[in-house]
Amino acid sequence: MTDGARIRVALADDQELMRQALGIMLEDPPDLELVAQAADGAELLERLRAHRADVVVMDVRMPRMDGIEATRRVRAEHPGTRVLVLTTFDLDEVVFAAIRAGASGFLTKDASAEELAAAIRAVHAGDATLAPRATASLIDFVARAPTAADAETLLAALTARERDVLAELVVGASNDEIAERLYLTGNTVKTHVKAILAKLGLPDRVHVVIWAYEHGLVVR
Amino acid sequence: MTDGARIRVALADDQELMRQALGIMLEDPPDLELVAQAADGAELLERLRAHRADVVVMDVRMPRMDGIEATRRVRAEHPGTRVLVLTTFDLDEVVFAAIRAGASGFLTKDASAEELAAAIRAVHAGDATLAPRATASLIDFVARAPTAADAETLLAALTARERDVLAELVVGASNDEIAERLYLTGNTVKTHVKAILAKLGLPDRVHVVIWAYEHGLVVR
DNA sequence: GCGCGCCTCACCCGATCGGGTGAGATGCGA
DNA sequence: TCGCATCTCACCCGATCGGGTGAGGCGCGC
Repeated sequence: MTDGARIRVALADDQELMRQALGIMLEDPPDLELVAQAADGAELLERLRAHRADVVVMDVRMPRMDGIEATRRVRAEHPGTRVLVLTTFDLDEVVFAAIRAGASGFLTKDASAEELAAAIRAVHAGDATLAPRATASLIDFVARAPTAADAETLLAALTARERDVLAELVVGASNDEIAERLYLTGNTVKTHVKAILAKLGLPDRVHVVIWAYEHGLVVR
Repeated sequence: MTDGARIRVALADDQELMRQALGIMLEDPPDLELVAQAADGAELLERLRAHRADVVVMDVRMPRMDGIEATRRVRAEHPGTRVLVLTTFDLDEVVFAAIRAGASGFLTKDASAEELAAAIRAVHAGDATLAPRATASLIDFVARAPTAADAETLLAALTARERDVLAELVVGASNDEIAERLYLTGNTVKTHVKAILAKLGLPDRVHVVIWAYEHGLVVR
């Protein structure tokens, strides 16, 4: 479906039984191929050096090196290898930590063979799969993130030049720096800054920065 | 599984054929009950007043009132009703817009009856389901968001009192305001501020605010 | 007991900032 | 053509800020 070749899968789980169960799950699908197994993160990294994998199915809780750290290392050493994290419970902290470490997917261990295979294929295709509860957390996170749209009404009150100055203010430029960058005199900059503060109803440039971040004007 | 009673589902899609197809998909599962149908957002809102629904399965593209706006209204008028958004393509903008409007889930129209039912159950249970591509977008978004952990090394260099002052700086407090809130003299505050600037290697309080936001110290 | 880090406060100084006021040039639309 | 908004710049003033230096009190560990 993706590129003709079989998807090379590596397993990392400290429980022998779980590895066996996962291995069996991966036997049927003809497009999947189990190329490596490991009982912890350190072992996994070692195995991956000999057997490149497209997707690593990784348990979070493992001795020596846990799944989060292992995910980070895998992503650093093998940028092309995607990581699908497996856990017993889909706790928020673990999900976020795994995502930040570079995981592409997240599945609970009660997933069926079909779900696992589908998740591996999705992750390999550059998509992603998350356990329902984890998905809910992410959605909540995204929904909370503000949009630039919220500030647009106030922003519309500013003139073009004032918006230029605002952009400089937001990155922490002093009046002199703004003057230099926009080819203006310090006096002119001050005029614009004063206008901005008045129009936005803010007391000083510090609050302009806060306002900008709070309203999502800054992307980070 | 959730509360014994059947999950009341409402459908909103302008394509008659699609509504029929979805309706048929919902016939089999014994825990789902189709209580209302609508061809656009406005009609949906009207129907929901008579027939409360637990989950609304909503198309994005509809005449009169699109799915995004309809989602917003539904969430405003019926906070207990969850929205599962359906589209033909899982475009990023639509996903984010829908999430911001309050949608709990996101599915492409090529989903199977089982996937649809599972998604409805997940959404009703307070969880969520996303199309794989959409999930990937969200994960990317979350992964990009910085963590407080990034700043912890620098933050560790600050003394307890300096962290108190830092917290005030970040919300835009002037030295006098900080002094008042922390029961200090202006001179003491200045001492702390100077120490903070020196330790963080920043030129002024404006950059402290920027630094805090960039490192995710502020939650928003 | 002595040193060391922390918290507290003080004074001085120069730089920067924000507020107030005014004004010339330009361009756009009524 | 006559406003009107915008952009530009100027000067003044008081407030605030950041840097430098010093110092007393307190608690903790060596």
